[in-house]
Amino acid sequence: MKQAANLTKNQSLVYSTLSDAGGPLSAYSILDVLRDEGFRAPLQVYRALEKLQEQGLVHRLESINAFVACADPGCSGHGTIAFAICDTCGQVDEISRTAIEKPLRAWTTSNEFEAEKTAIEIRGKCRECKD
Amino acid sequence: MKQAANLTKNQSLVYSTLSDAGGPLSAYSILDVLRDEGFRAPLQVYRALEKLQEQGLVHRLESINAFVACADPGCSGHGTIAFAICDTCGQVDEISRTAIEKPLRAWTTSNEFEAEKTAIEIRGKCRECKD
DNA sequence: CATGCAAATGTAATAGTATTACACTGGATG
DNA sequence: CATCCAGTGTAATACTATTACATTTGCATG
Ligand SMILES: [Zn+2]
Ligand SMILES: [Zn+2]
Ligand SMILES: [Zn+2]
Ligand SMILES: [Zn+2]
Repeated sequence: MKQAANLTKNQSLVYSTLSDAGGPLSAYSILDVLRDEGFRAPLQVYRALEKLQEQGLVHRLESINAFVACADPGCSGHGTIAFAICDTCGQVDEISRTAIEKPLRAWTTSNEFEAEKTAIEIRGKCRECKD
Repeated sequence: MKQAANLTKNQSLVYSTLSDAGGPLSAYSILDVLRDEGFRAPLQVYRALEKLQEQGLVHRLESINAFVACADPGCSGHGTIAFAICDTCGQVDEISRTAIEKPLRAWTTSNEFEAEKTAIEIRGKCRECKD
């Protein structure tokens, strides 16, 4: 669990929930977990998630509408991140390789595209779940 | 517009709508366009989209919950596809480069991950819209 | 032609995800 | 104190997708 300093109460609660889960959760799943702590509305979760994403503590998995705590202590350092998502057990691996970013940047550069956010998500079955 | 043979009535209507749009549309936008043609329920759109995706005529853009007609006549040939999506004007470019797929396959191979579907989506501003 | 099956369709209801709008709090700053 | 600003609480609404069930269509087969 990365440095969770400078987080507000709600942000801490959401981040802890995601860290403890050890895998991706939907915003509404987080809400359900935090009802005991006084959460009542989805917006409380979405607002916290937004800040956590800005700080690189949490990533959004676009293809499954879920959020996951960053697994990499130095994540804010690396640029483009890829995720391997197991559709069977839900486990997520964070892949950080320069080799992935390079060909994409080659394209954006030569096409003068100003990239702001890149999502790379591999869906399938992990080693445990295939067979 | 690729060979649209073997398509049922609804599939043809959805595919034509996407092709004519020249850019991504949400399922409900497609539904609105096709109400005149007799469409009444979202499921009619989703069912057609599913078949069109299977045939490689249409791609789903995960990060914006939208669908786009394939721009590449030989798309079924290429494997992993990347998309550059302009958040300002909505234009989508389909990027097909072996160099992108290679490092990802290197990871999946060495981690024994059985990839089924990969989404690569670059969000930002296109040449026209930046500045 | 008649029968039977599989794919496609029509429709309603529901589930799941995300945002807008407005009111309020508390602390920092001058 | 007056002001500002980030964060919060709450309700209502909008947007996206699926489940369930009834019906129709196209086509292969006897
Ligand atoms: Zn990370
Ligand atoms: Zn698994
Ligand atoms: Zn394509
Ligand atoms: Zn643009």
